[in-house]
Amino acid sequence: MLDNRKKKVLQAIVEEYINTAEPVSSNSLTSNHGLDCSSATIRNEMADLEKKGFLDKTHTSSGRIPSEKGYRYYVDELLNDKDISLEEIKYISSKLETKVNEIEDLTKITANTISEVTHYTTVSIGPKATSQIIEEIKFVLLGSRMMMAVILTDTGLVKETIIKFDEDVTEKQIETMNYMFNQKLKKQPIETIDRPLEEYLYDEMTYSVNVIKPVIEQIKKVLEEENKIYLEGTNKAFDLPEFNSLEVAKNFVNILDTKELVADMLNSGFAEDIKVYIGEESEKEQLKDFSVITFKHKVNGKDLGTIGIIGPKRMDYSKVISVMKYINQKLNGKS
Amino acid sequence: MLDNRKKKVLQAIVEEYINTAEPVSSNSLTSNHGLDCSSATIRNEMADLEKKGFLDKTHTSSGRIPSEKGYRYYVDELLNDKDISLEEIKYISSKLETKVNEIEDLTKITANTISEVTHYTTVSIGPKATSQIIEEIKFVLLGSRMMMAVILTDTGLVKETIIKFDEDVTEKQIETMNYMFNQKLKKQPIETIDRPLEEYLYDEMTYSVNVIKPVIEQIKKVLEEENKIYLEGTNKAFDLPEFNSLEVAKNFVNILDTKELVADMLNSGFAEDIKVYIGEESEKEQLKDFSVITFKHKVNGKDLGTIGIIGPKRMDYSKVISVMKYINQKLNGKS
DNA sequence: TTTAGCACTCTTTTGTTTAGTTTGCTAACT
DNA sequence: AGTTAGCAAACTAAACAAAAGAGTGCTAAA
Repeated sequence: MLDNRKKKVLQAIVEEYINTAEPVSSNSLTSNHGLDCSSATIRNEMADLEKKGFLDKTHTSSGRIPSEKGYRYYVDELLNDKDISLEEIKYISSKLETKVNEIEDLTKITANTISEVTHYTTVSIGPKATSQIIEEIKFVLLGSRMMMAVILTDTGLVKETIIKFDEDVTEKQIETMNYMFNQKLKKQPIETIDRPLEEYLYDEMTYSVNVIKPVIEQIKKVLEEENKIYLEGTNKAFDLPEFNSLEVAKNFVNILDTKELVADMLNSGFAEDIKVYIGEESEKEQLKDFSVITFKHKVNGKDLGTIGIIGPKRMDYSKVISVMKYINQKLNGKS
Repeated sequence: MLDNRKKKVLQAIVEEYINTAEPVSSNSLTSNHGLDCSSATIRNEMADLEKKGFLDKTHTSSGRIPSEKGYRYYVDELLNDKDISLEEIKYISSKLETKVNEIEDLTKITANTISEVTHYTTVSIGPKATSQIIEEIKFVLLGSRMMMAVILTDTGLVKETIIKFDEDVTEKQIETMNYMFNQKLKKQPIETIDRPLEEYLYDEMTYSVNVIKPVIEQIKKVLEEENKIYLEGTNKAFDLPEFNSLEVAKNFVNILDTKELVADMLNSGFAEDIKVYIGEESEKEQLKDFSVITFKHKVNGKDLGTIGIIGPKRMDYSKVISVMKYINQKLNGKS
């Protein structure tokens, strides 16, 4: 579709623009970038690339900036893996070796690591419980009208929730419930808790619906509820030149504040481990001037959560993707 | 110290500036505010108030803005309780009636309510566990090398933490530990877990230090660790005119990103329920252009966490404090 | 003690000029 | 046919100037 030189020109423009945030002139491309021709030739090529939709102008006599189509082509066809410096490798390794007790913390740490290395803001969310299998449920009575339910899933995710009762509950009752719930739910996918099962539990444990009902409700609630979203490096974005525009800065803060927006993207079903959304590709009005790269965080095939990097469309795709790939390797022991 | 008219003038200027964010001119005060004199007289008063340090000028021929001393005098001496509208009362009531299972959620909801009603950003933090008494500890074995410890304090705060072991652990061992820990820690302030106690536990449970040690460590850690800080309404701040300055916006984002800064203020020991820090009063460089109002969130004398409102020095102190007082009343049933 | 009046200060807005880029096009060149 | 030098035209950005407007401080009179 594009001949070799056009590719080179496009690549040079994208990379130059990513570095400088300034429209790229035909002149600036002659000096380096291995384009062995004059600025006039490049101008011709640029005019062509613009006609084909890969480049935009900010005004009639400005340099060119990549269009979304341009970025997309760059990401799909022109991306080179970027080397990760020794320092960065050391930093990443030490961070990933942090001992954690909860899976969610691992995702958080990874998100923080990516943010530190790439200097972009990251958004992370733990694995959704509903895609998992219940390994074990334990009930713990706390005082006389409160209980904690602890649920362990097969991926090692632990969810706990406090349940309050309107009447006193005995240790004995808790034990019976514990036994029944485990009988029915152990090794079952979480979706199992459906209407018939509920009725079964009501029937079997005749002593009090007042006790069983809140338990079922609360367990379902905690397993279905959206995970918390964690932000890392919010302030890093403000060092970027695009954030000199108040408009942009405001939008950004708004995006991060309305977590549903981001959660939506992180949760959206897709096959790839790493997925790039450039500007309007996200199909979210608020994100039209930003790019998002999502990263499914897995160890040995097990979903551990999703991390999103959010930055300007002029994001250093190469760097971000290289770091993600490196972390992926690290986590999965193929070093 | 200030005669009656000076007080009136100062109050008018503070309130006008809070409303408009524009320097207040002598002329604008003649029309309303019940100052029954000419602009020239007001000019004289303003010059006097400036000499006394209550007012500032942005330049020689501009109107006046309150100095920090001016705000402080206003807050200490001139504050009137503001009426809370019926709508607001309804809103607050409905929010506060939300049923929650965990105390921390209550603080979060209250913080969110304050943010919604006042249109300022709030920062909240749950009660620190170390000021409390352990009511009960329960251990739950999860799998064979993982356990969850659930700690209930006398204020109803529940803390839970996952503990991993390097060797297999039996239900029997967990039970023994559970018994021992409760023997020694029940009804004790959390500070009790000290060196001698640790040694005692090691001695009594001879089977394996590998098991007991991580338990003690993790329990201490979770009880001592800083609570999570929750932000509400970050984006609200960006509607304020002072946030048209990029400098200010950046600082603000930085403040919210470095949570220690805010946590520090929320945790700082002070007697009052409501405390106002105006600009440099906070003694934090980064906060010198902002005001913070902290609110100790209590029900029946029990500490439930602290909420901080952060906004420009030109904050609507009257509104914020009125809302806090109203919520305090509501929560403590003196309606 | 208060106030009207006025000169003076300073900001804000608007317009103008100037200098500097960069493009697009034409015509020449390889 | 592809490439390039050269140049006019388009446009931005910065600097400067002028004008308008708002507010004060001071003086002198009420």
